[in-house]
Amino acid sequence: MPRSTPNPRLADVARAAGVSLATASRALSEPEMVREDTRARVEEAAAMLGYVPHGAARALATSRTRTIGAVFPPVDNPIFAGATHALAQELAAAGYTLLLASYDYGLDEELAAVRALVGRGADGMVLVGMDHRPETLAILERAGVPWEITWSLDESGRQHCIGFSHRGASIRITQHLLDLGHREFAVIAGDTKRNDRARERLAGVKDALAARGLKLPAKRVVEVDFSVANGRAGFAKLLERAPGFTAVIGGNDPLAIGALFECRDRGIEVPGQMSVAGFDDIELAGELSPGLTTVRVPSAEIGREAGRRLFARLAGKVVPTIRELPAPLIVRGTTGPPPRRP
Amino acid sequence: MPRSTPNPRLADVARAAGVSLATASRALSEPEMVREDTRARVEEAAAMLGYVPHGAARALATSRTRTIGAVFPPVDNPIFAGATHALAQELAAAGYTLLLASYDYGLDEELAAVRALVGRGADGMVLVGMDHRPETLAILERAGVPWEITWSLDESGRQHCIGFSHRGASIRITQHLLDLGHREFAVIAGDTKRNDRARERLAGVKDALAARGLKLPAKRVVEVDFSVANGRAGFAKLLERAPGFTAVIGGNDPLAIGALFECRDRGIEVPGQMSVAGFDDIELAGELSPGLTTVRVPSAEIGREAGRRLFARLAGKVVPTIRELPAPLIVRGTTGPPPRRP
DNA sequence: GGCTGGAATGAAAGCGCTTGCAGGCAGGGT
DNA sequence: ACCCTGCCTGCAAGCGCTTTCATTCCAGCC
Repeated sequence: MPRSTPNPRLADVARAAGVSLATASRALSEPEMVREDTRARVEEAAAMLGYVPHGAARALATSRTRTIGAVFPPVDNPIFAGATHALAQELAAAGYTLLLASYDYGLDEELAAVRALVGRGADGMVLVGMDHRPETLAILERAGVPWEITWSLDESGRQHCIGFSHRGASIRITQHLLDLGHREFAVIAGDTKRNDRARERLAGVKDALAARGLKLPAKRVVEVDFSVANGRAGFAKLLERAPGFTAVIGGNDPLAIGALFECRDRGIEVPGQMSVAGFDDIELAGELSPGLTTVRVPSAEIGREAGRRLFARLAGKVVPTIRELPAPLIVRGTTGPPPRRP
Repeated sequence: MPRSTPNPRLADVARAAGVSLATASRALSEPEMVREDTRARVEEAAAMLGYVPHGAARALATSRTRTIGAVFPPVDNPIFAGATHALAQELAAAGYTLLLASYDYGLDEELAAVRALVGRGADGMVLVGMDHRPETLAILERAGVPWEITWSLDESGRQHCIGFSHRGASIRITQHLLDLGHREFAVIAGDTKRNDRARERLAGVKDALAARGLKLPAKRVVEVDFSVANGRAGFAKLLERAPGFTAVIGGNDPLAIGALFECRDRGIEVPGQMSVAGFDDIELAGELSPGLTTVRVPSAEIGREAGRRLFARLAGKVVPTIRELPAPLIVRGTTGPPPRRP
């Protein structure tokens, strides 16, 4: 259908208020440059006509879109939903809008998404993790778009990032199990090829064990995509392939919960016969009984803070390159001392 | 830092290819209008220079942004993550981008988000549910932006929508419990004031009971925000306020799972003493043992289909106003016949 | 009352792209 | 050979806004 009234343009507002285009523009975008009464007249006219500024025109004139792009992997899903939401809220509060893209199948898809978002004029960009095509970063660099790495930390200090040390958190959780007396470990890891967080988490376990002179045999590690079902299957496979471990660490909470369920179904007592730990602290972790020992990941804060840092940088402020957030170990009931005789 | 090379513009590409601006434009956007060899030359030049079209300029000239807006409530979160992802993927495949906003505190926030997205030039809009400020729809109408209602169905047939009948699904689940022999029901509902899906789900239970001449006493209904913790608390409250029911229906899966956990902690056997049913079929529902009886909500398909319908309408095609998707009852182990003597 | 200077306003030039229109050129019919 | 028909290509006019620069206005002062 043809619109009865085409959307009013700034020129219409100016005419209605009896001022020039330039004045109307200033009245709306730089109020302090305009005399009080004319500003009021313009605002009134705008309200009356239901004027909505034309974003593309403004973007063309200012080369700013007031838009931030974000490219998320969906794989380890629920935890990203919170970050996305927090980011969107933070942006909205500052008059910005979120351009969101997500990728399923790896870094080329991410590259394409970044290209599209830069083309759409994103003023800043939020990426997840440290694994990216060099070209992806080159595009951002060239376009002069500041970006923030989230979740992971760039230890080299070259890129702006906000997150926490996955390796460090993983070491803490392993330490906790070592302190309880465990010596035989197994890990249900995420996809370490496509996911640096999963990689670092696994590495953290190995590091902590190595520090006590212990090793994690390859047989005691399975690598699967994040899901409860895969947690179950992974645990079953470990049990079959290399039984005798007394503690299993999941690459994230759904995997750990899968392992937990598998224990329950097989009559393996937790934590009496088997300790189980996760990573992320999703809501469910605290509601199980016994509750799942895990690491609390500050996902909402990562989203919020990524937005704030980007704003600050766009405003020309200098922010510390690395922002590390706490990721505390949450000890609950699924971890305890190993059984006397395994 | 000053960019060493400013981003190339179409004029640079044209010059490099030895053609006019107009031809370069057509070579990239309407290949069939241009001779094969010139097109090749232009493409080569574009690739060489790393040309990225300037979205705002294009949008200004065409009054199309190739962007779709979506405004989601985060409340019942995990289920929306899937839909968002599917929508983003669908859009990306068609060269579109997702402008995402989410709201926490009700419809005025949604209105502001829609205003912002329309200002950013969204070509189409995805909304959730039937509850909106009249002004929200008026803005879309006026701007000529087609929108799709998702999750709910507009029975009046006035608005384009894709989803399923929450009431119908809720009736089926109640029916199933009635058929098993249950007569005393309780419901842990979502927030019916701010959420038409929660409202319809509750209404469905009442309808199904009424059809058999049964009533759902007010004491047997608690209303809470969606979460596992609230499921636990809600169930505890029901037990205290009006015990004697043999089946409890959760407004969504997390609520039902909360009830389930509470049963387990209190030593109430499921389904021996208490049947529990949910709504959504999140991954966990199928991994519990016994598995949770629930309704499978096609959330990814809703996201995908919303995108497709919008594309079709933008291309001038006519699509059926209402698209209803199946939401099958998934019977698992948490529902069974009521105990002989409650 | 004329002058000065700062504040408020207006005129107009873009921002980078698309697209209607007109011109150029090759090939076919006569 | 000449004209006409189509197909490609180029010119130039916007799309709706911001922003520089020039102009006008007004208050205050000598």
